[in-house]
Amino acid sequence: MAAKDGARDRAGTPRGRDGAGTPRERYRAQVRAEIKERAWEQVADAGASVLSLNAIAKQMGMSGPALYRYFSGRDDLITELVRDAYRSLADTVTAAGTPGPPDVRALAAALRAWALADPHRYFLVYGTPVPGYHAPGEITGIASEIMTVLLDGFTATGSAGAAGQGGAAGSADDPDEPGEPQASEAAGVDAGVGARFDAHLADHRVWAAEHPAPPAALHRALSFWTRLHGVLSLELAGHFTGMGFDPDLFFAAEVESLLGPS
Amino acid sequence: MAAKDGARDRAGTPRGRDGAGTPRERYRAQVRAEIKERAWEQVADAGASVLSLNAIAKQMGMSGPALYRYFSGRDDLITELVRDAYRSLADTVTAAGTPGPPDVRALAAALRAWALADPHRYFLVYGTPVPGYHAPGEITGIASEIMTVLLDGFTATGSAGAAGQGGAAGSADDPDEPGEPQASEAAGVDAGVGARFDAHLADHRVWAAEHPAPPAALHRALSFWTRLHGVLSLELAGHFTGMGFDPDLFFAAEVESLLGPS
DNA sequence: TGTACATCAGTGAACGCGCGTTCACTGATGTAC
DNA sequence: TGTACATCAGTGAACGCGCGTTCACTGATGTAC
Repeated sequence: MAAKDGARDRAGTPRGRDGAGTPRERYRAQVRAEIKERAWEQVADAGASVLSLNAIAKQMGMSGPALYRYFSGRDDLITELVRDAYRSLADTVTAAGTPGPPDVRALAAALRAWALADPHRYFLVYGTPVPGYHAPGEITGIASEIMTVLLDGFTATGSAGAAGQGGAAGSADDPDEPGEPQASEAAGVDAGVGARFDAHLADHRVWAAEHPAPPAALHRALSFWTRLHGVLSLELAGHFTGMGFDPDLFFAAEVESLLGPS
Repeated sequence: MAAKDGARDRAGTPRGRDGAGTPRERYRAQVRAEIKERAWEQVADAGASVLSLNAIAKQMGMSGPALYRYFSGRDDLITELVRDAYRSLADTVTAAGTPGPPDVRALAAALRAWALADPHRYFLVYGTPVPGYHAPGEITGIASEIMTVLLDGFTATGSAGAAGQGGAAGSADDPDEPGEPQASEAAGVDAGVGARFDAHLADHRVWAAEHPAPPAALHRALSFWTRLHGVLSLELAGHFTGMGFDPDLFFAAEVESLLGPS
């Protein structure tokens, strides 16, 4: 009966009588951490789609099956990595926005630094979904945590976060649109269609339903997210190579596009 | 000597005495096309990273090695798919902008339709790079073809393409930024940093060096590309699910953000 | 302090699978005279 | 029109590899008395 190796079903969280600080517990945590470290190395090399348990084990000088003491399988490990990546991004963004109110420029800079630090980690979060893998619902919570910080940033002082503190963003004359009729458009997201989208957001507020941000701030936060992701993902995927411009400056320009005509 | 099967080295383009229209040639082209069709089905299912030659062969009722008569290997097939995807996008965008001058809204709509028609095809072009695969230089040419159409769109009438034809995009009052100082910012891409980026583009014009577009138009085309990619890639990857808003409307709002305060 | 027992990390063999790719070969199709 | 030959599509066996995962087991570590 007991010969059936009762410990088999115990990957991940231990439930034995090992407390939090026993040597075994500490050892377990240590090995688990090293597995994840090696996994991150693989992800950094080629992305999560080619992650291999056996390769990790070999790298650690262990046999493949040993990993099943720590993770119940490949999907479990990937889930952990995805969760950690989200967590890391949420923490980074939160730290950049603390103490509040968050400065939108600082949030953007933090996001970019986080993305450049490990492109494949960024793609693990925002890239092409890993084939055959589906993230559990828990991730959603962390994702909305991130959006909340952005929302705070755009709700803070007026709608442009710490606009004006960066200074010198204003220019009285627009060299690109000399003959265009003047209109008090802000940040380019609230023309006719923009205003319609604001109204739409107000009507369909299932997202950030409890947040005090006005619809226009939701709109701006969304644009922040998608515009910066647009620049970052194309840059990290190498689509700017050979074009000769400085991605950092372009990124900064896109950030500025979100700050209203301060 | 001739027993060494001299046809072995002949995958892809035939160089024998088969002309363009011989039955064998037609048959070859037909099988090649079917292989690619099955390949596209696999890509549509799970992306290019799990593309399998053997699976394609089995699906066609052939043995695996038979495919080597048509493609020299897996990479060769993927290269073909990537090239075709670029070609298809370039054609789609070109068609949407013809006869010129291209309407930016039409270009955007065409891009979105193309992306939604086959999300994995879109990711094959603009998504996370396939691990271990590197695109040949030929692709670059098609990519710049696409950018040229965008540039034409933003160079045409003023800088906003067929702005005004969509009508009713203007609103004299901005409901979101009531207390903001009025400034003649255009499209949110040419504040202080924006103007600096324009100057930077003028200085480092290795990209589109021969195109008559002014730097501001280059800037707008770049923003068009990255902003729309930002929305599309996040939408297609499922990051909008649960947020409750209409991606199409948001997309339209982002498009409008590029059209200047018309 | 010592002994009996339970727990648990890790091993090695094995299963079944699928992959890309090579090779020598068969049989059908086309070509030359 | 018929015969000899070349071309070429496709097969089946095989190579070598790596994968995730299971299973029964060993040996060390910790716990209870």
